[in-house]
Amino acid sequence: MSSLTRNASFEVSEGDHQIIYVACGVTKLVAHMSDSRDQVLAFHFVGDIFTVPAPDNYVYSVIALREARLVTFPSDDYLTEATTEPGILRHLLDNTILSLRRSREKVIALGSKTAAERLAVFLLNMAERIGTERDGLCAFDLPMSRRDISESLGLTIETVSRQLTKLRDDGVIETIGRSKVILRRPELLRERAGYSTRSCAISSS
Amino acid sequence: MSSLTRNASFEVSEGDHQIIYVACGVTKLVAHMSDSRDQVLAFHFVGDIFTVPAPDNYVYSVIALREARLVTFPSDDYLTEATTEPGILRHLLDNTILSLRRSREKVIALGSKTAAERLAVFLLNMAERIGTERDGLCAFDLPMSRRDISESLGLTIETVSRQLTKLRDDGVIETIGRSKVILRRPELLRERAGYSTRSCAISSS
DNA sequence: CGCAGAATTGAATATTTTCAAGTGGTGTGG
DNA sequence: CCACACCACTTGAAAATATTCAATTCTGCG
Repeated sequence: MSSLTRNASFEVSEGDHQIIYVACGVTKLVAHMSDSRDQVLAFHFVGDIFTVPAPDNYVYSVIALREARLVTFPSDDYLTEATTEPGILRHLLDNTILSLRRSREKVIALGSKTAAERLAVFLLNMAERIGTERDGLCAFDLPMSRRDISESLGLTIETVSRQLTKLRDDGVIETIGRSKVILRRPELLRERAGYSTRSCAISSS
Repeated sequence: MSSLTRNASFEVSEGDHQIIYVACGVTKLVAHMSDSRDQVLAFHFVGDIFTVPAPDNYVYSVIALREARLVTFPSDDYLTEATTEPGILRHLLDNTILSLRRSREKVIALGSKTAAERLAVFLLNMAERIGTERDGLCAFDLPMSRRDISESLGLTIETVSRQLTKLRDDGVIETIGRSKVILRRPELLRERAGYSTRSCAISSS
């Protein structure tokens, strides 16, 4: 169990990949290419379980967006032990499949969506993960900066800012201060997300 | 066990995601957004095991690039049974973690690399997966079309073509016909891939 | 209240896409 | 075995989207 203050990073040393459980807080998983070239692979919230790769062609780190508490296991040790515990193994597999599905959705977004579509997808994902009802509308506090968002979406902070401005001007979202977001017209957001037309998505939750 | 002729697709019906084993051939895993907007999520070769998501915001399908034989399991059925077999579960977990690592590398490429860097990464990956030695150099036959490559890298076929031409003109690669590639200067390719400078990559294989 | 960093806005630039035309490989039929 | 035709690929020029650079405004915090 390790504690991370805001912006503190947990760098994965050489050797094996790690399994992380977010006991408290919000984190980003970052791949480091060079100074000033980082890619955010995922944001993680309380209760999330995920794996951090061992260094390969990139260096990975987990960075706290606010105060966070993490439980970390060196993966191999853990797995060897868990092999005798099918329940734990199964749980880990389910979480890995979830991470994979999210990673693939990110590939789709970064590979074939415009800036506007990426922002729409991002906001819908955040709504799903940390949104709460407020006057019959979905609202949330973005725990990450514009830079984090841009590094997650493969855009610049300027482009992110311009797209948010556009969404606000079009009455799709409302923003309060730097981080509060209210989805005024979620159906428009969904239209702008560029999802498959023959989609079978189940909204709800 | 199902057989797929070239370009035949295995569409995942509603319900649960599938586990696929490639017994023979080469396939691409495609996310379908709309007519003429597809994203290739991964290429799979003989012996690969991977999961195909159930339809969500997109429709997924497995398409054979040449004659292929696949073994498919509806995931839930299989997992319920496998829960009593830690070895199988562990094997599946390892494969899913591998898929996740590759998917994340793709996110890095699509999120923060130029067209030139993406092509370099792509060629290095192909070399690693299907490359064979030939006169002391690494060579391989690309089993996919330029369109497949472009849809995998989030570029247009024209950009892919131009980048390959540039690599050829610069003496980094040699091409024979439409599909044969020889890596003349793999070290240059690695430089152009934009990997982390403090990389700990182990080449070999 | 004022400051410092974050975010926004604007204009110029760059990379990639789009559209259009041309070339060449591969496979077929004579 | 060669000629031909089709389709994949290549190449070029114009257009679009996003980036870069620069200046300004906002916001949260001391």
